[in-house]
Amino acid sequence: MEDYIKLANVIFPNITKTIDDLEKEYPSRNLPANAEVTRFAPSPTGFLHTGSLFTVLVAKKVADQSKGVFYTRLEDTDTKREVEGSGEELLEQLKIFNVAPNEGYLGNHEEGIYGPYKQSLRADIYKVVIKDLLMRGRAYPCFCSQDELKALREEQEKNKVIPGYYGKYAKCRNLTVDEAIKRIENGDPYVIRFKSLGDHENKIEVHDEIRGDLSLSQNDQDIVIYKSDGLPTYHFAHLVDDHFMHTTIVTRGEEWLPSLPIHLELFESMNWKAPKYAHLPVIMKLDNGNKRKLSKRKDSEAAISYFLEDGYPVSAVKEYLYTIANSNYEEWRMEHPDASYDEFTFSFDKMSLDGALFDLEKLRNISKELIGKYSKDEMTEEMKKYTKVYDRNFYELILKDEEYFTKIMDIEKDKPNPRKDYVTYSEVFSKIKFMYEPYYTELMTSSPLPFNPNFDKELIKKILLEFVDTLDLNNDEQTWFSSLKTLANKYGFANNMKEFKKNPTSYIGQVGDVAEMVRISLTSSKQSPNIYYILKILGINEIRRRINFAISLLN
RNA sequence: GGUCCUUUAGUGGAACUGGUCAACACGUCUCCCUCUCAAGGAGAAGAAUAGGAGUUCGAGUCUCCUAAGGAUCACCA
Repeated sequence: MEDYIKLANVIFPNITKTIDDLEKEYPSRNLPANAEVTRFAPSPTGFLHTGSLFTVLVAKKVADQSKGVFYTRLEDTDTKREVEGSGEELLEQLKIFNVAPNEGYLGNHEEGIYGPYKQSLRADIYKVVIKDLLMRGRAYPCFCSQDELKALREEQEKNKVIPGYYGKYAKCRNLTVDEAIKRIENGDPYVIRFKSLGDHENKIEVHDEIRGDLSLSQNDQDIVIYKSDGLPTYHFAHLVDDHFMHTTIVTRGEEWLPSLPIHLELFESMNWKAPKYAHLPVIMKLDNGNKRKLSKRKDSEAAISYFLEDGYPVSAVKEYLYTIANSNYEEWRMEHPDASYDEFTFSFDKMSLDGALFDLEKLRNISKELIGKYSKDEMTEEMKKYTKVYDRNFYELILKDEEYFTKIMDIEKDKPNPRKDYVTYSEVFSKIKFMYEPYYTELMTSSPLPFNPNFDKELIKKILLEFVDTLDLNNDEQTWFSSLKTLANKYGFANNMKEFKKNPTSYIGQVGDVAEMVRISLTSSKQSPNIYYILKILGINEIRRRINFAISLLN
């Protein structure tokens, strides 16, 4: 016992604080009885992953609905993989999704009394705990080199025993304190390992909030808790941080499930109460018929920024993620079409255990519905926000005449079944650019106009001219359309498709054919929103100009 | 390879503590509406609940075996 203390003092001579001091420094949170404390603990190694946003949504929801706390902590202990500035970016994106916490690491500053919330700044706290472990003989320095460990692993694999640093393979575990001190004083590099008391043969019963009761093997690995760079490993940081920050539920990806026994033993060794755990299913993707984890490298949709760039509304992405988080969410949404997600009650047992495939079609559907619901003014605002960042040309175009743009967005909005034309903001421009110059001219001239070849060019010209001459924009839609029918009739077209089909020989076509001529002249395409509204927005002068232009192209 | 997790139509998934034709949503297809498209309306197809055995009057639901998919086995998180 004396010896362990001696060793601890050799390793951490300057650490004088005790566990008790820390407990006083980070007292229990003053929260209602059932309040849950959750957290998001990303490492600054890149952009916000779609799967991460998923866990954030869940963690925040659980905290909010229990009137608890949701905070962020930056896990920047892997200095090698750290990407400059990505911590700030991560928080920026949380803000965009409106799920930024009010405690913890917030990018450019931090908030809260349980900090620091950046692990690299917590080195001394970890050392206090390690020193305590050291003094009780539950941790020890290990001088094995990477090469030695590699050799050990190969040996174990060859002999078909469980690989790792444990039991009789844990060489440095049996080093005497004097030997260890001698090597440290000699300047030999070392790490500190946890001394496990577990036995792989023993099973432990654990509870997961999502998966229920599980039977796992006890940990027997002497894992590294303190790296040679002076920073803790994930496992150890998890123990210390989630204890002193008083996390009540750890929400993390299911890839952590296998290391749960390690964490449980760690908590036990400190005689601390372990938090509850919820291991979330991972979002998958179908690749050549095989399911696999959404990968940062291969899948553009793994980065949440992809959806932002493509112009999916933030709430559509959240809505979709909630749909896969809780199976009853969609049902709830149908019953409460206008409610905020805050009113939905999330529960872990409504969560699927299997990793959901990312279903872009479903997202597109949700997005289309959502965009369809926006009013014309909301739509203009959203489009300004989007194009400002992702499509400057279009942004300028909108700003030039906002009223004009809003009118375009308003087409058939007030009808019983409003148009649902747009899935993403990014496709708006390509669908309406015919309303703008120079795009109109470009569209009209870049490829042959799709006029129906069954009709004589001269006939088309004549009809178009008469169409402009007789056009009265003051008419309502009904009247306007009847006059189009009158015009069509005059040139031998049927009033509608039914009539035409009944007597195909008595007509040369039907009113739709005439409408098509007008549509192509005004938009260059056979498909567009309701012509009546386009006419109203363009105004008589522009209509005349376009019709004449189309006629000139017919020669 | 060891360990653990998972497995219901193309996709997401419902089915409470075993009990009528295995919901619903997206997607697909057909028809209707309609000046085109989008939307909307009506309908259809699509699953012997991974396979097998067992328990039971009765199993997607309980038990066992097999298979497949996934995760994990670092001084990375």
